[in-house]
Amino acid sequence: MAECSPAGYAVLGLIARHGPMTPYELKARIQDDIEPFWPIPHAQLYRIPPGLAQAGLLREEAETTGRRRRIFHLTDNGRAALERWIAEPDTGEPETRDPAQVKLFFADLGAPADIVALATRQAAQHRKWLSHYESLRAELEPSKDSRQSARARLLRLGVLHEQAHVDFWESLAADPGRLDD
Amino acid sequence: MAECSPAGYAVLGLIARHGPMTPYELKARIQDDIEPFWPIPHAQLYRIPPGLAQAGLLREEAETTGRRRRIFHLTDNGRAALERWIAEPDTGEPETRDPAQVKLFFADLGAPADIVALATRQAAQHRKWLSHYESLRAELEPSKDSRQSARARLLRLGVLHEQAHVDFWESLAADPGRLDD
DNA sequence: TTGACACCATCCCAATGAGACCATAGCTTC
DNA sequence: GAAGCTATGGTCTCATTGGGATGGTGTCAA
Repeated sequence: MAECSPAGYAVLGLIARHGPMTPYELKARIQDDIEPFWPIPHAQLYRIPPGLAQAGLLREEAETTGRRRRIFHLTDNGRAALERWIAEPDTGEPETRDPAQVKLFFADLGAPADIVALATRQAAQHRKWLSHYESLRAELEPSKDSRQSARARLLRLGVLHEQAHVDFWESLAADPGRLDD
Repeated sequence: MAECSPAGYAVLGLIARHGPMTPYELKARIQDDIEPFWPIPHAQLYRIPPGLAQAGLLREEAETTGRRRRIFHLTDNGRAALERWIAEPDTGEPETRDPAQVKLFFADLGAPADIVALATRQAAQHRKWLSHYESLRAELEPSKDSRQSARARLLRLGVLHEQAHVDFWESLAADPGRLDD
């Protein structure tokens, strides 16, 4: 039933949206758009598309001359699989890996001042991401273009997410003893 | 400089806090406490402690009789490494993998109704986590115990995080066209 | 023409994820 | 007290992954 991983569908989706692409182009697009909620190491982008081609969801067209890039096209099967996946509201559980939270969890085993230092650093870090998302959002033209609206929605979530973290770490830095709301 | 991964420090930290442990006990503790911000598959807990023992941060004491469990103790080196790590405010970047966000990003390639279905499902899911964290938090005795306060802080962040997601997905379910705040 | 650099792709190997599998202990039931 | 069940505890395997190292190709400027 699960025809491929979210990473696979991300590849299908990018090609569906922007047309045939090489792994290298995929890399650039993913870094911009998808990284924040589904990181994909670059080497995977030379493994996933051939796999999807095997499965008949993409078609590979290799240049024979010069640089011999491998360009991947969406097939009808690929588009169908992508649409089936989008229509399925059940998804896997989200996963988070945040070294700062691990550290905070064990902070009582260290010096009390360590918490303030950690929280200050984290607050700054998340504020940076927050303003990054906000400026990306500001750049977005307020068109009714449905492609733009996908990005806009995710940016809104990114802002909410970073805002929550900024609030948390800032309040922790300001008053490390406090535990209530 | 980086003596081991956050997973390694989580193992050191749990043993520092609760005393010598077998991999099996580690598994139980991690599922309860650490899973939400740093998942560790169970097989890793039979690989990481021996590795730390190699590095001199743990000491292994194998039962010779019956069940022959492997009990790992913290060494002085281990405690020192743990404290150094806690005192270091720089951490790696957090990573998120959320299939629902990938799906939402490509939702414009499917039917408009798919968004509502996805958002409704996600809102319910995150509301579940939210109330889970809130009830765990309610159970916590309001002691000044520093061990409890570590848990309390992380639960507060969990609540904020889930709240942000609930807000996002609920507003999306209610009005999929809206893009502003 | 010769660097220098950005572009593009592949390789490799250790680490990982996930699940199947195995073994022991203690409890129940007869 | 034997047989069987279930919870406990641990190990193995194998495909997949992460991510750094490497090695080509086109292009532009000096």
